Amino acid sequence: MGIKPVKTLTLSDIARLAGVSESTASRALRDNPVINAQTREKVQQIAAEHQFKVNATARSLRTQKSHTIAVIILFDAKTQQTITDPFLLEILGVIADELTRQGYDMLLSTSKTTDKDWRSYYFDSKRADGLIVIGQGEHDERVEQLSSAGVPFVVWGAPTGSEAFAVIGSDNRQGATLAVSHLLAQGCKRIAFLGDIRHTEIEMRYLGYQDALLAAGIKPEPLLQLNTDFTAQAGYVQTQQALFKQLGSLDGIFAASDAIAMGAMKALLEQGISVPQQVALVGFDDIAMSAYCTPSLTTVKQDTQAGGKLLVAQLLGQINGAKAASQLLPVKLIERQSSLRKE
Amino acid sequence: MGIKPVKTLTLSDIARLAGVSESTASRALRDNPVINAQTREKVQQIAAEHQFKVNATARSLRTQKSHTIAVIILFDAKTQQTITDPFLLEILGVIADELTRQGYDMLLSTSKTTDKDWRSYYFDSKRADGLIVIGQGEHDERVEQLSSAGVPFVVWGAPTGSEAFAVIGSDNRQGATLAVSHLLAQGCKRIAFLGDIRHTEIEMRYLGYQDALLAAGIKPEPLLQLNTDFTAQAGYVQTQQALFKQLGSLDGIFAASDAIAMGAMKALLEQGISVPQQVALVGFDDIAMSAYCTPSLTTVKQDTQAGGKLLVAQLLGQINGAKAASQLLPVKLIERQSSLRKE
DNA sequence: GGTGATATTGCAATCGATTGCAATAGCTGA
DNA sequence: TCAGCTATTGCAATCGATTGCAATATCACC
Repeated sequence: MGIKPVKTLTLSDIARLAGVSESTASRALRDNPVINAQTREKVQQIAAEHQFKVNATARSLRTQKSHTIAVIILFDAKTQQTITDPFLLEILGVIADELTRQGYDMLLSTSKTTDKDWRSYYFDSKRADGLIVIGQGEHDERVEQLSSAGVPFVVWGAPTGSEAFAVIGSDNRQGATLAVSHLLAQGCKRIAFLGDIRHTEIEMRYLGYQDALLAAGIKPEPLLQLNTDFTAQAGYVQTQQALFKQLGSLDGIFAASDAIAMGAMKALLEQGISVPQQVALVGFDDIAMSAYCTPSLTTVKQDTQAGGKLLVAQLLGQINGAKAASQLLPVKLIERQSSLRKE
Repeated sequence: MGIKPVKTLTLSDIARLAGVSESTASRALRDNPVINAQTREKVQQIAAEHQFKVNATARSLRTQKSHTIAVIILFDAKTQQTITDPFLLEILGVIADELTRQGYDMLLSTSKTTDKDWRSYYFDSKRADGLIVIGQGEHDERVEQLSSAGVPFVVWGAPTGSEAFAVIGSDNRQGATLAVSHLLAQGCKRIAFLGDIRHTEIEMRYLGYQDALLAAGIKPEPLLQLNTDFTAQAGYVQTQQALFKQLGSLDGIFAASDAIAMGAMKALLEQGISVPQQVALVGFDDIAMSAYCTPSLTTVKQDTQAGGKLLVAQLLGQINGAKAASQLLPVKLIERQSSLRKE
């Protein structure tokens, strides 16, 4: 409906209107101190009057900086659906805010897009100055590839201390230990673990689960570890099956995410099993909904604010020449009704 | 850690390696039929060998197309937090997938960023070829501004049929009518409405709520409409207050979103009020978690798949010269436990 | 053999902003 | 009055790819 196609003004138009050269106009607009104060103000005023905006493309081409960060959300190969995990979305939001606060644009893409080669697509093509990779399982060959290509990038995942690139993530092992110790303290004897240990982060949570059991003198039973996708549905289905097989013997569940935990809770309640009395339940993430299910969900809170900011800070650091450094974030157990057995 | 800073190759490098001019190389890579087949293949092979990627910035500058769409997520002015509403995130995911499927990049930004002027920032600066605006309340002056500036853009909201730009959205009024009629059919007499009617979409839902009541010969009571933000917390707090004031008289709640509904459910159960027996509850959106709370939530399902795809299709259409056209999407009532009173 | 048509390829301008270096003007001090 | 400085400003190249138009080569047909 554009009856007013308003040909966008260019720097050269502004320069002409102000009666100066393009170079002077450019410097004036960028507050280059070498320019006379009066000239600068005149140029800036004229630019403002005409709503002049620097052409970001031309600037990028000349300066060789896009001032854009690509954020890539990884998926499970099989769960080919769109972003669903509330936790990932939460951290995505924090990153978005932080990037804009730092004056960067954010290019978002789902893993499907760029199946082939992120470096080519985002970096070589100069679409982005750096990459943030979010998602389960950084055992991705594409990440390794980035690493060896000298591209600035950061991964949200499980820092091991030995990786060649920067990984920011929660102390999953410690978090799991907190959760499981808490369940044990509530009197649980047989605790199931719902989560897919092929993802490094979940593997760490499983290790923490084992740590806690061993510390209590309990030998972990491999059969109690059930691979479960990051959805309420998967949690629901797995719990139903687990109940079918081991009804009566389970008295605790540690779910690798809150979504999984909510699915599990549904399955339990549906079978008339009381939570937390018969089976106590703990999740992981502390998504917004966790406080509002019934019973409310005990969970391990990940600090998304700190995480998102750190990812951005670390990446921008690299872009400015700092070297990659991983970091582990502390977590906190949030005790709610799903695990607290009143005495 | 980049020990291998691999200076990226340019088109001119490829041309030299292939022994042709830059123009020929460019045309060969773009499969321009005017180029001899052998030449084309040779150039393409050399480009592939060297992992050459066209510099997107240079191409954009020359072609005057960014092949990028900016997606702007609006916030409530007061709720200055990051994206939280699960529904918005879901539709965002669909848009992301669809854009990449169409070969477009997606620039994501939260409203805070660009508080000033979207047209300037995204369009005049040539960062994006078009805009998608998502969020409650398109009564935003910035939207009006876009409209009069001839920028290709689409809004997710409440199509009224009279707006000057393209709005894609669900049939909120019809959805609400379905929901409330259902509550009435379940025997509810006094139904509260939780939602902020200052948002156009919610206003439509409120109108639908009134429609259903009037159709049943019930006069809507203004006191039963409670402005509520899009969060579980707000739903919880408002419901607590409502209960405090009108305990015993309410027998139904229609919440303007599932998150609100879940908060409301929590408040009800906490007070020992049974759902759906004493108070029946219906939400809106059908987010993933709705099926997994207890009791599971009856809700009005919005077709996010269709919505996202339509937004993209409509926008790309505009970019290619088609004219803006709004569209209303049908919704569906999903009956679950929170409202079904068994006889 | 000559002429016009057709198939390929290359030259050079262009997109819009940035910046190294040169140029000019104005001023100071001897 | 003039060399020497400083403060400003402008010229022109550059970033990398695309494309209108011209140039050349090739071929067919009379």
